[in-house]
Amino acid sequence: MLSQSEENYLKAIYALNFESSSLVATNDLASKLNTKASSVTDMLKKLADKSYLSYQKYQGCSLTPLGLSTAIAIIRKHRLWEVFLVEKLNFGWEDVHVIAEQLEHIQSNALVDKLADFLGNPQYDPHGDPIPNSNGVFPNVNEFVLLSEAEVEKEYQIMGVKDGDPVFLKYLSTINFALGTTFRIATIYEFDNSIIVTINNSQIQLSDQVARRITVQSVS
Amino acid sequence: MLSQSEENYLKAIYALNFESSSLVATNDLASKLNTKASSVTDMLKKLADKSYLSYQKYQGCSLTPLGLSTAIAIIRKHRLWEVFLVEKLNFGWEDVHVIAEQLEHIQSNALVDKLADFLGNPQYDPHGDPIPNSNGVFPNVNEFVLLSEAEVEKEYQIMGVKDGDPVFLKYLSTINFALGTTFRIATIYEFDNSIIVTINNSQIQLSDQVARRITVQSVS
DNA sequence: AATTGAATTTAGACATGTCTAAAAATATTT
DNA sequence: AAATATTTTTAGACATGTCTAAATTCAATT
Repeated sequence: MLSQSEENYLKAIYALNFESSSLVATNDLASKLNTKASSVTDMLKKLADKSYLSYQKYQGCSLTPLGLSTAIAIIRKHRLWEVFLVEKLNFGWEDVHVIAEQLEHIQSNALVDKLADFLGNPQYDPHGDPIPNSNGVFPNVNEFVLLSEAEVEKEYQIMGVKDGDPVFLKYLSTINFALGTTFRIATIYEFDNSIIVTINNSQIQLSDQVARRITVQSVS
Repeated sequence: MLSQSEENYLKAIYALNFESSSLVATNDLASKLNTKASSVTDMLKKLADKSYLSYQKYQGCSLTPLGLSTAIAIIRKHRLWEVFLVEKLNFGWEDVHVIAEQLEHIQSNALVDKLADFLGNPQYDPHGDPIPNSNGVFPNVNEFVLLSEAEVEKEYQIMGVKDGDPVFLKYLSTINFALGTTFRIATIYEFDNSIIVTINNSQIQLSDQVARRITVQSVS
């Protein structure tokens, strides 16, 4: 079982890795945790010994699968308690973080699961952050939307198609529509919902029937 | 602010004092807390320094008013969380103690008060133990009852009289009826509700008019 | 009242998690 | 590429809360 301090390190490493998605630096951890670099070094050694993270001297650290799932479990607890505090106890959303920082260290799997059920298994906390399920899977935060629902003058990226009809896929490739392609919606014709998109300065017209079969994601 | 360990000591001292209502012995604390007597001595010194208890070497300890109110606040939290776990999360009452032992150390006055409101300010926890209010006052568990309502063959203790008429009080003292006196109800005559009580092997007969003016408490 | 026995305290040690100050490794600049 | 600056680690210290073993005090018994 991990101490509160160890759990806080895992959480901080997760958060920093989420931001930069590279190895987490000792100094960054120290400032995040309001502690000193030497303390961080000590703890990294210990957590590496316990297989929660991989750590190379002077190079930084990253979570192992064990460390990752542990960190996610803590985040799940934190966010569920925040929902409880706001929705059931009528706390203001700005007051709950400090209390949830304590509650997230309570050890009981049964408690977390029953709390989630009691709250109706919410997918987001009061700050809008996603709540992973008991298997550590986050809800899909990607705002995938049908191209037919997209808004004019915004940029989108192609994320998928609704079916695998070869004729349809062939058509898409002839107009240079591939997974990951980004484009801009230039015009939407109200009368038949056909749209004109701009890809690399060339314009392509798409019928509503085509647009309904393509999922895209807003690129901000 | 107290550590979890310090809080556990205060709670244990409160519980042991509740049982024996004399000074709490070092060894008793050690076995209650599953620790060693020497550890207890160290902690008692520290808590005495912080004014949570009075402690005389070799004599044992007792809570100061500060220590008492702190202990009661912890008990309040523990019992409120037990209510929450059983009534809201559907835990079995036998599973909640271990979890409540952790939750009782969460620091936030607002949390306790809002939790109590959310639960409808319950007066008893799932084990039937009384829950003190936010001022540390326990609900009245004393089952005070009029002597005229008492049951035959049970033991009672005298807790008060309903009025202060000197003639009546004089009468009570002549029959050795004083505050705190314990006795047994030997007989109840149905026809006029007069009763016969046994005090130290002597029998006394009391009219219903007398019995209606005396409050007693069942002694188990 | 002296001796035995139990309870309690002291002394010294250890693990955890932190710190400061100095040393070592890595990055950056010229 | 050498010098400087930054980051990171090591070494040694400290506070907390615990322990064992020895010493002390209190209680009980003869």
